[in-house]
Amino acid sequence: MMTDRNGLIRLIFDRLHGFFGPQNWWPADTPFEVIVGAILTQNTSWKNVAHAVANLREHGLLSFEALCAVPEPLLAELIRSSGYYNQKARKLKAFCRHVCETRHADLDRFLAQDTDTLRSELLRIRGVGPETADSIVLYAAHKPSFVVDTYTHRVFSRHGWVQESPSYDELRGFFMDCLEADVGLFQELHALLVRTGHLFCRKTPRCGGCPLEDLRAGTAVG
DNA sequence: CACCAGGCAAGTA
DNA sequence: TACTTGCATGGT
Repeated sequence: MMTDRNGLIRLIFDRLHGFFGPQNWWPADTPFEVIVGAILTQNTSWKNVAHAVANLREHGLLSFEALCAVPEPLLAELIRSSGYYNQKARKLKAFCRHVCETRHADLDRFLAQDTDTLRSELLRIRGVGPETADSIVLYAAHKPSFVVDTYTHRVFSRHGWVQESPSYDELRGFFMDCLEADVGLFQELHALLVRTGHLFCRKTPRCGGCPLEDLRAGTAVG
C-alpha cells in the first residue's frame, strides 16, 4: 500500500500541526452532541449540519432524554437542513432506542465500554457505519479508534501514498499500526486531515499549496 | 444548469 | 467480494 511504513504518518502530523495549529475537535459541547453531529454529517457539509444542530438546541432537544421523547416526524422537520432528513431522523431514533433498551437510557454507561466492544456494538445499530462509529468512539467516548473519512482517502491518494483505493479498515489499520493508541493524537490528526482535505476538491489532480506537497511519493525520502 | 458535501443500507451478480 | 442505487438540502 505504501513503501515508507513508519515515520511518514508522524511526519505528516508534525507538518500539519505546525502549519494549522491545534484543531481542538470535535465541534460540539457534549458527548451527546457529538453523536448527533456524527449522524447528521453523513455525506453532508458541516455547515448544513450546524443549522440543524442549532435548530435542535433552540427546541431544547440536545439532550438524550429529550431526543428519546420527540416524535420522529417532528425531529425530521427540525433537521431538514442536514439533508436525508427522514433517514437521519430514523437513525437518531434507532440510536436512542438501542441505548434505552440495552442500558436503561444510561448513555454514560453505554460509552464507558472498552474501545472494541463499543465500536462493534455501535456498528450493529442501523444507520451507524464505520466512520460514524469511530467518530463516536473517539470524540464522544474519548477512546482511541482512528477515524477515516473521504478527506483521509483524498489526501492519501493525492500524494501518491496509496496506489489503489484502500478499504476503510485497511486505511484505519494502517494508522493504528503506525501510531501509539493516544486519544489526543488520533483526534488532532483526523481533524488536521479534514482541514487539509478542504484545500482540495474532488477532481483537483494535485496538491499545490498544501503543506505536505514535498512529501508526495517519488519526491519523499524512502 | 451541474456538481459537491466529514455515509450508510439494501439489492444485485 | 464488488458494484449500484436511494436518500435530499444548501452552497458554488
